Amino acid sequence: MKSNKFLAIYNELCKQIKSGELKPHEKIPSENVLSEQYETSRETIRKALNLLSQNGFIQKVKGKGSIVLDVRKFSFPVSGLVSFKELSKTMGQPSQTIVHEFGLVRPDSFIKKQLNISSKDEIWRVIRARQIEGEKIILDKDFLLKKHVPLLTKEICEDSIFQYLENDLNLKISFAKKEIVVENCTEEDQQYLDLEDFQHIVVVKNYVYLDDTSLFQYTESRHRLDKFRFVDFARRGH
Amino acid sequence: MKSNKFLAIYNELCKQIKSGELKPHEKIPSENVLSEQYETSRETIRKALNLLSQNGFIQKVKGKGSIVLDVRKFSFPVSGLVSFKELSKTMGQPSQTIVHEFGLVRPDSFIKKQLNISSKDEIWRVIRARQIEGEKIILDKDFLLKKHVPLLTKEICEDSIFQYLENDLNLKISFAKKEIVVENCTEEDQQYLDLEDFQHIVVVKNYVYLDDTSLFQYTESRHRLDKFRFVDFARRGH
DNA sequence: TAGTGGTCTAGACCACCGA
DNA sequence: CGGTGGTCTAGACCACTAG
Repeated sequence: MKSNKFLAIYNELCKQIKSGELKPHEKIPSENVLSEQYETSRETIRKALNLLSQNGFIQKVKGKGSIVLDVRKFSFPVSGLVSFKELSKTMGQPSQTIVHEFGLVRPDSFIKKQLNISSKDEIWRVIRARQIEGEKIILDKDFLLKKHVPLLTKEICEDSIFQYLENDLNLKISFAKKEIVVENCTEEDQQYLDLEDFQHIVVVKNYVYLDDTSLFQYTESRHRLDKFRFVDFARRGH
Repeated sequence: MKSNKFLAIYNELCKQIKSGELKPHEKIPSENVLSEQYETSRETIRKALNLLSQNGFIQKVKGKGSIVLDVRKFSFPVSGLVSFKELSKTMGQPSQTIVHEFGLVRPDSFIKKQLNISSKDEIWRVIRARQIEGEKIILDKDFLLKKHVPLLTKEICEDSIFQYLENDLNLKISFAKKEIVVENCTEEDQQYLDLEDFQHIVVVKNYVYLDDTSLFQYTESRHRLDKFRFVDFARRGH
């Protein structure tokens, strides 16, 4: 781990809020007090508090102080970048992944357009069904550029592609564009999912970028209508 | 407007990126150069650049510099807090608002739960259909606490409640929790919208908070399946 | 008026990158 | 090696809120 002072302070305050040591609607100590407590400058404290504010833990009010928000109301932060494995872990539900298709292929015209590549590039194509509480309700279709991911195995796909990329390949994922739309079910959806009578499906399209700003992965996460939920915490103004 | 130096710099760079003066994949001047150009300190420049980074305009790379991202790929930022009027303006599509129900009521049990209030509080209840290119595809149901909004008129609802709150009442909206789910269509949906044969509807639930952290508005925005689209730009790590 | 958070400064040291 | 962005400091002034 790095030794970021402001991150350490953020984590400590974060923990205190989650544990209830700092209660909702109460004020946290002022920036001046905190800078003495932590023996650091005020700007460093402010960095930590701004992080807390961005992530919905506190609300800063000019002239008054910083108030703790009711985190329970904002729980389940599906917003941002999270992998299915991280998600199912925090939700505490038993889940299972079934790899249906896996291989190295040439891109078809659709993928060429999505990833903005030529026919010469090879890509990993993975199709997985996600089962939660006995029902197959999510179909994940991943397309990764071989250029950035030389090796991929079925075993990795059964665990977490995401963890493999970050931990083993040490690829730094920096940002993603996410798009949510509703589409008609395909035969593929019907084949791999427990769709009941639903005729539509919620599709989350993810365009994932690396640290050097290169687009390297396109993912479609297809959710059964009744099981889909997306939560976002948004701040107004800056 | 206020005279925030870092905001002014942010806006100027933002404009240069949007206009193409600073092109995608090119580097912007270094922080040291910019601090000389703008005759300011480096920390102030960094504030501006961090804002650009958060909003998806640039990517900062340690040891190298800041690279301009392809903004066109991330256009249409429905993410965050935007009103229908702001949205239709940026999309450049002709739109129309029809106020179906409007009045001051006592909260039913559902709204009491959503807004976390008692039976004594009065609320404004507004139901509006949004028509785009001749089709009624969005049903907005707004519930506002009278405690914070003493007066509301049908005319305001036909224009923009949001603008009225911010500009005239000078209420400061600071953050919101947004939740997206899919529900079965109600009779109300069928009555007020051009639903065709869709049996489900995308519901965006908004819990809106003021500067002093008080919850004062609950909004349901019900979108016809085929017309719904949500785009998000997410960064990983901090 | 005293205390709060918001902004800004000038300088410092570090890790990282490229030549 | 020099240049880059990342972090941290100690101090300053401001606008706002409260008593």
